[in-house]
Amino acid sequence: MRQNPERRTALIDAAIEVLADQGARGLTFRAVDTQAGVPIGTASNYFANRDALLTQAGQRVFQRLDPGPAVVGEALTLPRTRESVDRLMHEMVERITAFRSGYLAMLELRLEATRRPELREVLTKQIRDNVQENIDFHLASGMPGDADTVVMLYLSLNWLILERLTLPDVFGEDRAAALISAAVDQIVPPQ
Amino acid sequence: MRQNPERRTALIDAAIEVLADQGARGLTFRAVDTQAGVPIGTASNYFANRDALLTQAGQRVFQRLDPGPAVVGEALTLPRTRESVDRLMHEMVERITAFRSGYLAMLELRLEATRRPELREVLTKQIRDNVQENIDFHLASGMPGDADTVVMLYLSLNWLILERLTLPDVFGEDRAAALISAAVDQIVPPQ
DNA sequence: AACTTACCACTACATATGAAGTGGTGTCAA
DNA sequence: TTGACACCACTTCATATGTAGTGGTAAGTT
Repeated sequence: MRQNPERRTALIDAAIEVLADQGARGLTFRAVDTQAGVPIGTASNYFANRDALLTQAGQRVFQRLDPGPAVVGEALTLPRTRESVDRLMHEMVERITAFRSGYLAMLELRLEATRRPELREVLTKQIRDNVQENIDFHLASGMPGDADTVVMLYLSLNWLILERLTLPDVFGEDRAAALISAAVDQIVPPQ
Repeated sequence: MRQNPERRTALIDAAIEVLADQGARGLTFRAVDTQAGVPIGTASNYFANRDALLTQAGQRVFQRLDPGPAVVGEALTLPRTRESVDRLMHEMVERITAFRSGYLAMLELRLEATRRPELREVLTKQIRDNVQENIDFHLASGMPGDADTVVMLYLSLNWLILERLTLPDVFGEDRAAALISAAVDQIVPPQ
Protein backbone atom coordinates (compact mmCIF):
# COMPACT_ATOMS: atom_id res chain seq x y z
CA MET A 1 0.00 0.00 0.00
CA ARG A 2 1.52 3.28 -1.14
CA GLN A 3 1.67 6.33 1.10
CA ASN A 4 2.02 9.44 -1.06
CA PRO A 5 -0.93 11.51 0.20
CA GLU A 6 -1.28 13.93 -2.74
CA ARG A 7 -1.44 11.09 -5.17
CA ARG A 8 -3.86 9.26 -2.94
CA THR A 9 -6.19 12.24 -2.83
CA ALA A 10 -5.89 12.72 -6.57
CA LEU A 11 -6.92 9.11 -7.03
CA ILE A 12 -9.93 9.51 -4.76
CA ASP A 13 -11.00 12.61 -6.62
CA ALA A 14 -10.63 10.70 -9.84
CA ALA A 15 -12.80 7.98 -8.33
CA ILE A 16 -15.52 10.57 -7.70
CA GLU A 17 -15.46 11.58 -11.34
CA VAL A 18 -15.65 7.97 -12.42
CA LEU A 19 -18.60 7.35 -10.12
CA ALA A 20 -20.47 10.30 -11.58
CA ASP A 21 -19.55 9.44 -15.16
CA GLN A 22 -19.96 5.72 -15.22
CA GLY A 23 -21.84 4.71 -12.11
CA ALA A 24 -20.84 2.58 -9.17
CA ARG A 25 -20.36 -0.48 -11.28
CA GLY A 26 -17.99 1.43 -13.53
CA LEU A 27 -15.68 2.18 -10.64
CA THR A 28 -12.69 -0.05 -11.28
CA PHE A 29 -9.02 0.39 -10.54
CA ARG A 30 -8.30 0.82 -14.19
CA ALA A 31 -11.02 3.40 -14.72
CA VAL A 32 -9.62 5.41 -11.82
CA ASP A 33 -6.11 5.12 -13.20
CA THR A 34 -7.27 6.34 -16.58
CA GLN A 35 -9.28 9.21 -15.13
CA ALA A 36 -6.38 10.28 -12.95
CA GLY A 37 -3.97 10.04 -15.86
CA VAL A 38 -1.64 7.66 -14.08
CA PRO A 39 -0.35 4.32 -15.29
CA ILE A 40 -2.55 1.28 -15.02
CA GLY A 41 -2.00 -0.46 -11.72
CA THR A 42 -1.46 2.66 -9.64
CA ALA A 43 -4.85 2.71 -7.90
CA SER A 44 -4.44 -0.95 -7.18
CA ASN A 45 -1.28 -0.06 -5.28
CA TYR A 46 -3.10 2.49 -3.16
CA PHE A 47 -6.31 0.73 -2.24
CA ALA A 48 -6.77 -2.80 -1.04
CA ASN A 49 -9.99 -3.33 -2.99
CA ARG A 50 -13.02 -1.63 -4.48
CA ASP A 51 -14.67 -1.29 -1.09
CA ALA A 52 -11.86 0.87 0.21
CA LEU A 53 -12.15 3.06 -2.83
CA LEU A 54 -15.90 3.42 -2.42
CA THR A 55 -15.88 4.32 1.25
CA GLN A 56 -13.02 6.77 0.89
CA ALA A 57 -14.75 8.41 -2.04
CA GLY A 58 -17.84 8.82 0.13
CA GLN A 59 -15.85 10.53 2.84
CA ARG A 60 -14.07 12.73 0.37
CA VAL A 61 -17.30 14.04 -1.14
CA PHE A 62 -18.38 15.33 2.24
CA GLN A 63 -14.99 16.83 2.85
CA ARG A 64 -15.23 18.73 -0.42
CA LEU A 65 -18.83 19.78 0.19
CA ASP A 66 -17.97 21.39 3.48
CA PRO A 67 -18.64 25.11 3.14
CA GLY A 68 -15.50 26.14 4.99
CA PRO A 69 -15.04 28.73 7.72
CA ALA A 70 -15.42 31.74 5.41
CA VAL A 71 -18.99 30.91 4.50
CA VAL A 72 -19.90 29.85 8.01
CA GLY A 73 -18.39 32.97 9.52
CA GLU A 74 -20.16 35.21 7.09
CA ALA A 75 -23.46 33.52 7.81
CA LEU A 76 -23.21 34.43 11.46
CA THR A 77 -23.00 38.11 10.64
CA LEU A 78 -26.33 38.10 8.82
CA PRO A 79 -29.49 39.48 10.39
CA ARG A 80 -31.67 36.81 11.93
CA THR A 81 -34.44 36.95 9.39
CA ARG A 82 -36.19 34.72 6.93
CA GLU A 83 -34.51 36.68 4.16
CA SER A 84 -31.14 35.59 5.50
CA VAL A 85 -32.26 31.99 5.52
CA ASP A 86 -33.36 32.43 1.93
CA ARG A 87 -29.96 33.77 0.99
CA LEU A 88 -28.14 30.96 2.81
CA MET A 89 -30.26 28.33 1.13
CA HIS A 90 -29.58 29.77 -2.30
CA GLU A 91 -25.88 29.78 -1.55
CA MET A 92 -25.98 26.24 -0.33
CA VAL A 93 -27.90 24.91 -3.30
CA GLU A 94 -25.58 26.68 -5.71
CA ARG A 95 -22.51 25.40 -3.93
CA ILE A 96 -23.73 21.83 -4.01
CA THR A 97 -25.07 22.01 -7.54
CA ALA A 98 -21.72 23.36 -8.70
CA PHE A 99 -20.06 20.16 -7.48
CA ARG A 100 -22.12 18.09 -9.85
CA SER A 101 -19.85 15.09 -9.98
CA GLY A 102 -19.67 14.96 -6.20
CA TYR A 103 -23.41 14.96 -5.78
CA LEU A 104 -23.98 12.37 -8.46
CA ALA A 105 -21.22 10.25 -6.97
CA MET A 106 -22.97 10.50 -3.63
CA LEU A 107 -26.20 9.22 -5.16
CA GLU A 108 -24.38 6.35 -6.79
CA LEU A 109 -22.86 5.54 -3.44
CA ARG A 110 -26.25 5.62 -1.75
CA LEU A 111 -27.56 3.09 -4.20
CA GLU A 112 -24.44 1.00 -3.84
CA ALA A 113 -24.93 1.18 -0.09
CA THR A 114 -28.12 -0.86 -0.43
CA ARG A 115 -25.81 -3.72 -1.40
CA ARG A 116 -22.80 -3.04 0.86
CA PRO A 117 -23.39 -2.89 4.59
CA GLU A 118 -19.97 -1.43 5.29
CA LEU A 119 -20.50 1.45 2.92
CA ARG A 120 -23.99 1.94 4.31
CA GLU A 121 -22.62 2.41 7.79
CA VAL A 122 -20.07 4.94 6.69
CA LEU A 123 -22.62 6.95 4.75
CA THR A 124 -25.24 6.78 7.46
CA LYS A 125 -22.83 8.27 9.94
CA GLN A 126 -21.76 10.98 7.53
CA ILE A 127 -25.28 12.03 6.67
CA ARG A 128 -26.47 11.89 10.23
CA ASP A 129 -23.61 14.07 11.40
CA ASN A 130 -24.18 16.40 8.52
CA VAL A 131 -27.86 16.84 9.31
CA GLN A 132 -27.07 17.35 12.96
CA GLU A 133 -24.43 19.94 12.14
CA ASN A 134 -26.94 21.81 10.05
CA ILE A 135 -29.45 21.76 12.86
CA ASP A 136 -26.90 22.87 15.44
CA PHE A 137 -25.65 25.63 13.23
CA HIS A 138 -29.12 26.87 12.44
CA LEU A 139 -30.17 26.94 16.06
CA ALA A 140 -26.92 28.57 17.14
CA SER A 141 -27.25 31.20 14.44
CA GLY A 142 -30.54 32.37 15.88
CA MET A 143 -32.27 32.20 12.52
CA PRO A 144 -36.02 31.59 12.65
CA GLY A 145 -37.13 27.97 12.66
CA ASP A 146 -36.49 24.85 14.71
CA ALA A 147 -34.91 21.46 14.08
CA ASP A 148 -37.86 20.29 11.99
CA THR A 149 -37.53 23.38 9.84
CA VAL A 150 -33.95 22.45 9.06
CA VAL A 151 -34.85 18.86 8.29
CA MET A 152 -37.63 19.94 5.94
CA LEU A 153 -35.30 22.26 4.09
CA TYR A 154 -32.80 19.42 3.92
CA LEU A 155 -35.37 17.08 2.42
CA SER A 156 -36.89 19.41 -0.12
CA LEU A 157 -33.72 21.09 -1.30
CA ASN A 158 -31.90 17.81 -1.69
CA TRP A 159 -34.56 16.50 -4.02
CA LEU A 160 -34.60 19.79 -5.86
CA ILE A 161 -30.86 19.44 -6.47
CA LEU A 162 -31.31 15.84 -7.54
CA GLU A 163 -34.01 16.91 -9.97
CA ARG A 164 -31.82 19.62 -11.45
CA LEU A 165 -28.83 17.36 -11.83
CA THR A 166 -30.62 14.37 -13.29
CA LEU A 167 -33.63 15.74 -15.17
CA PRO A 168 -33.03 19.47 -15.50
CA ASP A 169 -36.02 20.02 -17.75
CA VAL A 170 -38.62 18.86 -15.27
CA PHE A 171 -38.43 22.25 -13.64
CA GLY A 172 -36.55 24.77 -15.74
CA GLU A 173 -33.56 26.72 -14.49
CA ASP A 174 -35.73 29.63 -13.39
CA ARG A 175 -38.46 27.58 -11.81
CA ALA A 176 -35.87 25.66 -9.81
CA ALA A 177 -34.42 28.89 -8.43
CA ALA A 178 -37.90 30.11 -7.55
CA LEU A 179 -38.57 26.85 -5.76
CA ILE A 180 -35.73 27.48 -3.35
CA SER A 181 -37.43 30.66 -2.22
CA ALA A 182 -40.79 28.94 -2.23
CA ALA A 183 -39.39 26.30 0.10
CA VAL A 184 -38.08 28.89 2.50
CA ASP A 185 -41.34 30.82 2.34
CA GLN A 186 -43.43 27.81 3.16
CA ILE A 187 -41.16 26.08 5.61
CA VAL A 188 -39.49 28.79 7.68
CA PRO A 189 -42.03 30.13 10.17
CA PRO A 190 -42.91 33.83 10.19
CA GLN A 191 -41.13 35.81 12.86
CA MET B 1 -38.71 -9.42 -32.02
CA ARG B 2 -41.15 -11.61 -30.11
CA GLN B 3 -44.73 -10.59 -29.40
CA ASN B 4 -46.04 -12.50 -26.40
CA PRO B 5 -47.20 -9.62 -24.16
CA GLU B 6 -47.34 -11.46 -20.82
CA ARG B 7 -43.82 -12.68 -21.27
CA ARG B 8 -42.74 -9.22 -22.34
CA THR B 9 -44.20 -7.65 -19.21
CA ALA B 10 -42.65 -10.33 -17.06
CA LEU B 11 -39.28 -9.53 -18.59
CA ILE B 12 -39.69 -5.81 -17.95
CA ASP B 13 -40.65 -6.49 -14.35
CA ALA B 14 -37.59 -8.68 -14.05
CA ALA B 15 -35.55 -5.81 -15.45
CA ILE B 16 -36.83 -3.58 -12.66
CA GLU B 17 -35.65 -6.08 -10.08
CA VAL B 18 -32.28 -6.32 -11.73
CA LEU B 19 -31.95 -2.54 -11.80
CA ALA B 20 -32.68 -2.34 -8.09
CA ASP B 21 -30.45 -5.28 -7.22
CA GLN B 22 -27.46 -4.67 -9.38
CA GLY B 23 -27.68 -1.15 -10.70
CA ALA B 24 -28.03 0.18 -14.20
CA ARG B 25 -24.76 -1.28 -15.32
CA GLY B 26 -25.85 -4.68 -14.12
CA LEU B 27 -28.84 -4.66 -16.43
CA THR B 28 -27.92 -7.15 -19.11
CA PHE B 29 -29.99 -9.48 -21.19
CA ARG B 30 -28.64 -12.43 -19.33
CA ALA B 31 -29.32 -10.93 -15.92
CA VAL B 32 -32.91 -10.28 -16.95
CA ASP B 33 -33.27 -13.82 -18.27
CA THR B 34 -31.95 -15.22 -15.02
CA GLN B 35 -34.16 -12.99 -12.89
CA ALA B 36 -37.22 -13.87 -14.93
CA GLY B 37 -36.40 -17.56 -14.77
CA VAL B 38 -36.42 -17.95 -18.54
CA PRO B 39 -33.71 -19.42 -20.74
CA ILE B 40 -30.71 -17.33 -21.66
CA GLY B 41 -31.36 -15.49 -24.89
CA THR B 42 -35.03 -14.81 -24.28
CA ALA B 43 -34.72 -11.12 -23.38
CA SER B 44 -32.47 -10.66 -26.34
CA ASN B 45 -35.32 -11.92 -28.50
CA TYR B 46 -37.76 -9.41 -27.03
CA PHE B 47 -35.75 -6.21 -26.94
CA ALA B 48 -33.57 -4.76 -29.64
CA ASN B 49 -30.96 -3.49 -27.19
CA ARG B 50 -30.32 -2.31 -23.66
CA ASP B 51 -31.78 1.10 -24.36
CA ALA B 52 -35.16 -0.36 -25.16
CA LEU B 53 -35.05 -2.32 -21.95
CA LEU B 54 -34.16 0.76 -19.92
CA THR B 55 -36.81 3.05 -21.33
CA GLN B 56 -39.53 0.44 -21.09
CA ALA B 57 -38.55 -0.29 -17.51
CA GLY B 58 -38.87 3.41 -16.76
CA GLN B 59 -42.37 3.51 -18.16
CA ARG B 60 -43.37 0.36 -16.37
CA VAL B 61 -42.33 1.70 -12.96
CA PHE B 62 -44.73 4.60 -13.35
CA GLN B 63 -47.44 2.31 -14.52
CA ARG B 64 -47.02 0.18 -11.41
CA LEU B 65 -46.80 3.18 -9.11
CA ASP B 66 -50.11 4.51 -10.27
CA PRO B 67 -52.48 4.48 -7.31
CA GLY B 68 -55.44 3.22 -9.31
CA PRO B 69 -59.03 4.41 -9.32
CA ALA B 70 -59.89 2.89 -5.94
CA VAL B 71 -57.45 5.08 -4.05
CA VAL B 72 -58.22 8.16 -6.13
CA GLY B 73 -61.94 7.71 -5.72
CA GLU B 74 -61.65 7.26 -2.00
CA ALA B 75 -59.52 10.37 -1.72
CA LEU B 76 -62.28 12.47 -3.21
CA THR B 77 -64.69 11.44 -0.47
CA LEU B 78 -62.44 12.77 2.28
CA PRO B 79 -63.16 16.05 4.05
CA ARG B 80 -61.14 18.94 2.66
CA THR B 81 -58.84 19.38 5.60
CA ARG B 82 -55.16 19.30 6.39
CA GLU B 83 -55.79 16.04 8.24
CA SER B 84 -56.97 14.48 5.02
CA VAL B 85 -53.84 15.66 3.25
CA ASP B 86 -51.82 14.11 6.05
CA ARG B 87 -53.59 10.82 5.58
CA LEU B 88 -53.17 10.88 1.83
CA MET B 89 -49.47 11.62 2.15
CA HIS B 90 -48.97 8.75 4.55
CA GLU B 91 -50.77 6.46 2.14
CA MET B 92 -48.71 7.66 -0.76
CA VAL B 93 -45.40 7.29 1.00
CA GLU B 94 -46.30 3.82 2.19
CA ARG B 95 -47.46 2.77 -1.25
CA ILE B 96 -44.26 3.96 -2.88
CA THR B 97 -41.98 2.66 -0.15
CA ALA B 98 -43.61 -0.73 -0.47
CA PHE B 99 -42.50 -0.90 -4.08
CA ARG B 100 -38.88 -0.69 -3.05
CA SER B 101 -37.38 -2.21 -6.16
CA GLY B 102 -39.40 0.12 -8.37
CA TYR B 103 -38.24 3.21 -6.57
CA LEU B 104 -34.62 2.14 -6.52
CA ALA B 105 -34.84 1.22 -10.18
CA MET B 106 -36.20 4.68 -10.86
CA LEU B 107 -33.21 6.24 -9.13
CA GLU B 108 -30.85 4.08 -11.12
CA LEU B 109 -32.61 5.18 -14.26
CA ARG B 110 -32.32 8.82 -13.29
CA LEU B 111 -28.59 8.45 -12.91
CA GLU B 112 -28.38 6.52 -16.13
CA ALA B 113 -30.36 9.32 -17.76
CA THR B 114 -27.45 11.68 -17.20
CA ARG B 115 -25.62 9.57 -19.78
CA ARG B 116 -28.48 8.71 -22.15
CA PRO B 117 -30.39 11.56 -23.75
CA GLU B 118 -33.13 9.31 -25.01
CA LEU B 119 -33.84 7.90 -21.58
CA ARG B 120 -33.66 11.39 -20.14
CA GLU B 121 -36.40 12.58 -22.43
CA VAL B 122 -38.67 9.71 -21.56
CA LEU B 123 -38.18 10.18 -17.84
CA THR B 124 -38.54 13.94 -17.98
CA LYS B 125 -41.89 13.60 -19.63
CA GLN B 126 -43.04 10.98 -17.17
CA ILE B 127 -42.05 12.98 -14.12
CA ARG B 128 -43.43 16.22 -15.48
CA ASP B 129 -46.76 14.61 -16.21
CA ASN B 130 -46.75 12.95 -12.85
CA VAL B 131 -46.15 16.21 -11.00
CA GLN B 132 -48.80 17.93 -13.05
CA GLU B 133 -51.29 15.17 -12.35
CA ASN B 134 -50.62 15.53 -8.65
CA ILE B 135 -51.17 19.25 -8.83
CA ASP B 136 -54.35 18.90 -10.85
CA PHE B 137 -55.71 16.27 -8.55
CA HIS B 138 -54.91 18.26 -5.47
CA LEU B 139 -56.53 21.40 -6.80
CA ALA B 140 -59.56 19.49 -8.05
CA SER B 141 -59.95 17.76 -4.71
CA GLY B 142 -60.39 21.07 -2.95
CA MET B 143 -57.78 20.22 -0.33
CA PRO B 144 -55.99 23.17 1.24
CA GLY B 145 -52.86 24.39 -0.55
CA ASP B 146 -51.88 25.51 -4.03
CA ALA B 147 -49.56 24.21 -6.74
CA ASP B 148 -46.45 25.18 -4.79
CA THR B 149 -47.74 23.25 -1.81
CA VAL B 150 -47.96 20.13 -3.93
CA VAL B 151 -44.50 20.63 -5.37
CA MET B 152 -43.00 21.10 -1.92
CA LEU B 153 -44.63 17.94 -0.68
CA TYR B 154 -43.33 16.20 -3.78
CA LEU B 155 -39.79 17.36 -3.12
CA SER B 156 -39.60 16.66 0.58
CA LEU B 157 -41.44 13.35 0.60
CA ASN B 158 -39.44 12.02 -2.30
CA TRP B 159 -36.19 12.62 -0.50
CA LEU B 160 -37.66 11.16 2.65
CA ILE B 161 -38.46 7.98 0.74
CA LEU B 162 -35.01 7.94 -0.79
CA GLU B 163 -33.49 8.29 2.65
CA ARG B 164 -35.57 5.45 4.03
CA LEU B 165 -34.76 3.15 1.16
CA THR B 166 -31.05 3.82 0.94
CA LEU B 167 -29.93 4.75 4.47
CA PRO B 168 -32.80 3.74 6.76
CA ASP B 169 -30.88 4.47 9.94
CA VAL B 170 -30.36 8.16 9.24
CA PHE B 171 -33.86 8.76 10.49
CA GLY B 172 -35.33 5.75 12.22
CA GLU B 173 -38.59 4.13 11.20
CA ASP B 174 -40.56 6.20 13.70
CA ARG B 175 -38.86 9.47 12.99
CA ALA B 176 -39.47 9.01 9.28
CA ALA B 177 -43.17 8.52 9.86
CA ALA B 178 -43.27 11.58 12.05
CA LEU B 179 -41.54 13.57 9.35
CA ILE B 180 -44.37 12.93 6.94
CA SER B 181 -46.75 14.66 9.31
CA ALA B 182 -44.18 17.35 10.01
CA ALA B 183 -43.97 18.05 6.30
CA VAL B 184 -47.71 18.37 6.00
CA ASP B 185 -47.85 20.57 9.10
CA GLN B 186 -45.25 22.95 7.82
CA ILE B 187 -46.10 22.98 4.16
CA VAL B 188 -49.88 22.83 3.92
CA PRO B 189 -51.30 26.23 4.83
CA PRO B 190 -53.78 26.56 7.71
CA GLN B 191 -57.38 26.81 6.61
C1' DA C 1 31.90 9.72 -2.28
C1' DA C 2 30.16 5.16 -2.31
C1' DC C 3 26.71 2.10 -0.19
C1' DT C 4 22.28 0.80 1.60
C1' DT C 5 17.60 1.04 2.36
C1' DA C 6 13.01 2.28 1.54
C1' DC C 7 9.60 3.94 -1.12
C1' DC C 8 7.40 4.59 -5.27
C1' DA C 9 6.12 4.63 -10.47
C1' DC C 10 5.41 1.89 -13.93
C1' DT C 11 4.93 -2.41 -16.71
C1' DA C 12 3.49 -6.88 -17.70
C1' DC C 13 1.29 -11.16 -17.01
C1' DA C 14 -1.81 -14.89 -15.52
C1' DT C 15 -6.36 -15.58 -14.65
C1' DA C 16 -11.22 -14.85 -14.49
C1' DT C 17 -15.59 -13.20 -15.65
C1' DG C 18 -19.18 -12.46 -18.38
C1' DA C 19 -21.53 -10.17 -22.23
C1' DA C 20 -23.33 -10.16 -27.10
C1' DG C 21 -25.00 -12.20 -30.91
C1' DT C 22 -26.10 -15.74 -34.01
C1' DG C 23 -27.59 -19.86 -35.70
C1' DG C 24 -29.70 -24.10 -35.03
C1' DT C 25 -33.16 -27.45 -33.15
C1' DG C 26 -37.47 -28.75 -31.27
C1' DT C 27 -42.44 -27.93 -30.68
C1' DC C 28 -47.00 -26.49 -31.26
C1' DA C 29 -50.77 -24.75 -33.85
C1' DA C 30 -53.07 -22.88 -37.83
C1' DT D 1 -46.38 -27.93 -44.04
C1' DT D 2 -45.44 -23.51 -42.75
C1' DG D 3 -44.70 -19.99 -39.37
C1' DA D 4 -43.91 -18.36 -34.76
C1' DC D 5 -41.92 -19.09 -30.72
C1' DA D 6 -39.01 -21.41 -26.90
C1' DC D 7 -34.81 -23.01 -25.90
C1' DC D 8 -29.86 -24.01 -26.23
C1' DA D 9 -24.95 -23.91 -27.63
C1' DC D 10 -21.03 -21.88 -29.45
C1' DT D 11 -18.05 -18.17 -30.84
C1' DT D 12 -16.20 -13.81 -30.23
C1' DC D 13 -15.03 -9.98 -27.76
C1' DA D 14 -14.17 -6.98 -23.95
C1' DT D 15 -12.61 -5.92 -19.66
C1' DA D 16 -11.59 -6.85 -14.74
C1' DT D 17 -8.38 -8.26 -10.91
C1' DG D 18 -4.32 -9.07 -8.34
C1' DT D 19 0.33 -9.59 -8.20
C1' DA D 20 5.03 -10.02 -9.48
C1' DG D 21 8.84 -7.77 -11.22
C1' DT D 22 11.86 -3.82 -12.93
C1' DG D 23 13.95 0.35 -12.49
C1' DG D 24 14.42 4.95 -10.53
C1' DT D 25 15.01 8.33 -6.79
C1' DA D 26 15.86 10.25 -2.43
C1' DA D 27 17.68 10.09 2.22
C1' DG D 28 20.55 8.51 5.49
C1' DT D 29 25.05 5.97 6.63
C1' DT D 30 29.80 4.79 6.78
